[in-house]
Amino acid sequence: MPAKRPPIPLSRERIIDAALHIADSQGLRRLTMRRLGDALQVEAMAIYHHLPRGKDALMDALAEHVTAVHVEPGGSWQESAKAWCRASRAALREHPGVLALALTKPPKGRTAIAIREQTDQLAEAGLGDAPGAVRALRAYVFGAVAVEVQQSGWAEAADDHDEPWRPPSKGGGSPGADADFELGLDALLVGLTRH
Amino acid sequence: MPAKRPPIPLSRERIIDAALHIADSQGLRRLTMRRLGDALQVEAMAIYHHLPRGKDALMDALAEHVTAVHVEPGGSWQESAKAWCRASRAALREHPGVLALALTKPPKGRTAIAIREQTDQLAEAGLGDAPGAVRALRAYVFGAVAVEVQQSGWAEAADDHDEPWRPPSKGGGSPGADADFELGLDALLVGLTRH
DNA sequence: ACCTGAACACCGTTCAAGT
DNA sequence: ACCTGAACACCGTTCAAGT
Repeated sequence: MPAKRPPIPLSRERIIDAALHIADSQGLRRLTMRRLGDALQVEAMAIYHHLPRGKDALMDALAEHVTAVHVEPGGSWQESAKAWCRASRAALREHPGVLALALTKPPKGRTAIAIREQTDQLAEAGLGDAPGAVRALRAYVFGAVAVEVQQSGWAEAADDHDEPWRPPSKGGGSPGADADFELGLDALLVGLTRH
Repeated sequence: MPAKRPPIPLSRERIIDAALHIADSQGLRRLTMRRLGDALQVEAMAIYHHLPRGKDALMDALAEHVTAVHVEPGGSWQESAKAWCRASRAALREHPGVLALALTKPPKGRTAIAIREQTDQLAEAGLGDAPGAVRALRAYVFGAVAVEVQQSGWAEAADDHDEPWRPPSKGGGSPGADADFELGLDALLVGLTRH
């Protein structure tokens, strides 16, 4: 008698992790309640007990997971902005499968909180139009990651459901893309300085 | 005997137009082969005759429609770049329902051609790293439109399938967003000038 | 409280058949 | 050549039922 039914109990966190894995390796279109159930060794219907709004709630949770980013407060507003942008880029790049959701769903829940928090940090560090700056920073990160992921060939790799997709480089950034990102970020911060 | 069966024959163009209308007014998730057939007064299966690869081909075509952008050559590279960015932004904003596809699908077909064409225009106008510049311009437009559409509340409006969503302003731009876009674009062009 | 099984309405796609 | 009808495998979600 080696195996009882659920070796570990289902939880919202385990569901989201499994969903991220499916979305990243096979694409959003193949993320299915039934497939997700299989991955969790559970019938699909069990998921509804932990995510009452079903697939919509799952999509919201996935977007939130890559989009609710926090950094330690302190330092100049430039340092705070840079840290937040780098962390946001890393979170988005880590899960290309849900990038479409992250760029498209309006901020809610923990994401909206994180945005307000970052806005407050920049304002307290002395920046004038903090809400406008955060919009500009989010736009910069979104655009940069979108073209990076397009260029990485993730979409094609996820379609051939052969071996799973590997990110372009180990530490989490091809050196050219990293340099471009930092250069553009510096330029953007200069632009924000003179309103 | 007022009505014969297909008042006008089906065509790839009519299919794509109807699909854009559904995606923009009800969201991508409700764009269905059967619903698309209904909108075209045709059985869903008739669509496969014009789009042999089915729904995948339809998605590719929708992304291409908002993403294959051309502008007249001529003028300085700054003028060419600005015109291309403005036209790209307008095309993306016009169809928020397929923005997720546009930001996420790697460029193919007419989109890839348009990108090469714009790269050549910038190079011929004397810009040094034209491919890098086009990447930066595409990233800028993608990010700007993503936050604009998020802010516009399109996603929520498309979910309540009540009255269809209306773009924020008539001419195609809320004045604040237009000004922000132009400001950021100017700053980016300055950044591209000094490599 | 947590999970299952059966059921329902809907989906993409195929294929043979109609015109 | 262009469209339909029936069929198949799959999907999201509900609900009563099990434990």
